[in-house]
Amino acid sequence: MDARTKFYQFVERQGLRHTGQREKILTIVLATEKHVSAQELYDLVQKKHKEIGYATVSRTLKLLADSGVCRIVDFGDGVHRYEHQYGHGHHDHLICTKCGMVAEIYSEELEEIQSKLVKKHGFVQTRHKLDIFGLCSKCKT
Amino acid sequence: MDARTKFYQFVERQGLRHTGQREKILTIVLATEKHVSAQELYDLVQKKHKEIGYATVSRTLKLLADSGVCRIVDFGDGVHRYEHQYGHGHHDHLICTKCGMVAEIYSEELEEIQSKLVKKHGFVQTRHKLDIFGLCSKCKT
DNA sequence: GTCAGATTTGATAATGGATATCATTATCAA
DNA sequence: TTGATAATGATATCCATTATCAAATCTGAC
Repeated sequence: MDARTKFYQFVERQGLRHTGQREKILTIVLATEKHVSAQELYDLVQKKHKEIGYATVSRTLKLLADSGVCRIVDFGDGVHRYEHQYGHGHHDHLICTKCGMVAEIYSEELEEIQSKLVKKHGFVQTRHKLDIFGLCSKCKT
Repeated sequence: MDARTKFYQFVERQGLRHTGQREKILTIVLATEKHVSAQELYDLVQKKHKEIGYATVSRTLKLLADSGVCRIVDFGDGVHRYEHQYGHGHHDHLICTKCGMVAEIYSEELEEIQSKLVKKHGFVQTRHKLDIFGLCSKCKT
């Protein structure tokens, strides 16, 4: 299912409404191939749609996360970042603590081991988040 | 090396000072076998030492994290939690999103795969953080 | 032990991101 | 078209963390 469909199905199921702002924000989110904070997204939105306020951007991001179109990325610096899940599936992050570069990583093996661990503890997994911090190849010397 | 030694070696190396407040806070942190926020720790400290202020607790936690005695646990709810690393080594977290229960998990296999992934990307790893969210055995029904 | 200089402390203010408020506007089923 | 209700945008509020600064404390030198 494509992102737009998924979002509006969610919106409808919740008894919410289809609005111009949500449409415009969703379009920009889907066109952005990196994680953005509410402030960063607001700046992007402002370039095209001066009339859309910060609160709406922030609320829409939350809605996108709730609908599963975006997921929240949190590197522990007090800022929530969001990234959409289309064109690239689940992945974890490798973050350079010097230059801030972020690489996406994925390993089937890793996912499997995690699943096993979770089952062993009697949990039902809904989501997980692995962030590895270090120095990238450029910064490590 | 024990936690106290590690902390004071760090403090000394940084040209900082050994103070009564740091000593008292460190003692309480080491006696607490779970992760605490600055506020929670402040409450604990207040029970024994009414004269120690919030700012000092907060600053000392940061120092403990910098020294490697504690590590920061951040579940993305905007609160920094800290846990000391003594008596139990590195571990990840399994968090129940319903009741808030937190289980510590560890897998050698998982750690190894992570190391391999990091190397493949040319990174040098300093730390990592894996949080798995889901429902615990009591809440999943 | 005392002193000088530097750090730490504690109370509180400032900061900053997220969320709440509320009057106005927009949506949508009937 | 309309009435009920959700959404918006500007701004206020919240809350954890961090900064500020005068007073207290620590530490090495004498």
